[in-house]
Amino acid sequence: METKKISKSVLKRLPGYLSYLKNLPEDGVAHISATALANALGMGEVQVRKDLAMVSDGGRPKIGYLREALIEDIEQFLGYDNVTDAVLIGAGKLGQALMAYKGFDEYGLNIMAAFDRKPEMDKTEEGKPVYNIDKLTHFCRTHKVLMGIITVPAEGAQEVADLLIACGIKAIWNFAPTHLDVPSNILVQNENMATSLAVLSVHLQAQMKEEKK
Amino acid sequence: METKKISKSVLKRLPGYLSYLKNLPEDGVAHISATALANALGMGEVQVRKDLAMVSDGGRPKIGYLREALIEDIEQFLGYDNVTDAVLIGAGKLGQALMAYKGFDEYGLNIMAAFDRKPEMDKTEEGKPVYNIDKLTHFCRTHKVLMGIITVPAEGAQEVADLLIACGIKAIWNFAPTHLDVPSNILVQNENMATSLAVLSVHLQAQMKEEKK
DNA sequence: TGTAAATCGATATGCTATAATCGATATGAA
DNA sequence: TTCATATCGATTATAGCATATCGATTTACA
Repeated sequence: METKKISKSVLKRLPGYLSYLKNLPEDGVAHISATALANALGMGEVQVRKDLAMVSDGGRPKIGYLREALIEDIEQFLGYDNVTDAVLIGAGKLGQALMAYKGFDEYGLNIMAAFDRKPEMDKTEEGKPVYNIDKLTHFCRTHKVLMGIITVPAEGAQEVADLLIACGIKAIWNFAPTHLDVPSNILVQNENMATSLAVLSVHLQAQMKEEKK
Repeated sequence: METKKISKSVLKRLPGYLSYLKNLPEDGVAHISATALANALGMGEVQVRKDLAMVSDGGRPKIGYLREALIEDIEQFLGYDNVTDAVLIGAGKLGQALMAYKGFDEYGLNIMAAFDRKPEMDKTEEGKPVYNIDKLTHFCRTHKVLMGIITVPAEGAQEVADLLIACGIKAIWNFAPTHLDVPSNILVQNENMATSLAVLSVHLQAQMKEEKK
């Protein structure tokens, strides 16, 4: 098996390494050690090494990893080397912000078009088309889209999810702050800001109490 | 310590319960059992019960929890009952989307103002002020702001973080896809879309392979 | 009033992730 | 050529978390 089962936690750390590696000066050193990576990102040295071992085998003692090869390995593992097409539903502020974000190219993500119940425009500022929601099914089927991005209010999210699944979508990136009920073969990745806020809020509370003492 | 140590995983699940409870019809049943919650959210029954036991003690056999009391307990635990002031740096598309999001009130978060290197407007559409970045220090000090939200491009993020910390900020919500180096008493919560994308991308890859067989 | 059903809380088990340790290997300097 | 050092990879240990099981409690219904 080429792909040993990889844990989700490892998976989530890989983009961090990748981003750091890519931002290293081109003309700098060609090699980088797991130790150096760990220090730069403030992580445990062993963990970094173990993570890298999952996706690459180019590590050499005393030298480290060849930077370019490592980048390539991670990108290939993450599937960033071939493009994934996606549709976005909900052309509100958040939806537009995502459409406008140029960084997604790097991750092999191509948001082909946006859909909305009441489109306020024909095209986004970037020139991507905005269609009425009733065009969604036809569009997904003809373009064989596999990923849907939900940026509608919580009330409409489940409905949109059902629609997407009916269109053959396999993965959903959900920005609506609500739980989605889906079949087990569909992956829902929740980008729930509420969870992050909870962590921050509790930390601040603890901090305040600490200071009072 | 004041409260029993709570794990981050539990913390991240609490907003889910809260949101579900709040969206329950007002005139519906006044009580809800941990079992019912678990089924609705597709989670383990025991886990839900354990989580709820951390923040509340109103569970009664055969009846469950009193809905309103439970909501109150969770909100209090998460600190949503008293407002946290925050500043946002980077008034681009994403920044504006966050400023426009009305849901934050529910979480006790109040984004007081936005700051930008080159403000393109005096006020956001919602009437919140947008200042030049050099006003940041004075603003944070006078208003005793504790939270900063970073929505600038990756290149400028570290600089902004340093600035925020110098102003007395204790928690940072980082939307820039980069690692921030901060003192240990400062909490950085990364809202990194790249990690979510990685999970989705790998899932899709696996799915494709599966289908080929 | 008594019994059955349902739910809670606590304890115990298993699993996964993280951290620590140890040996192996390649490089560079003596 | 040899030895010291830095780094990798593997193995083992620890800890945290999720899941399963059990008894206790309370309500509903006969």
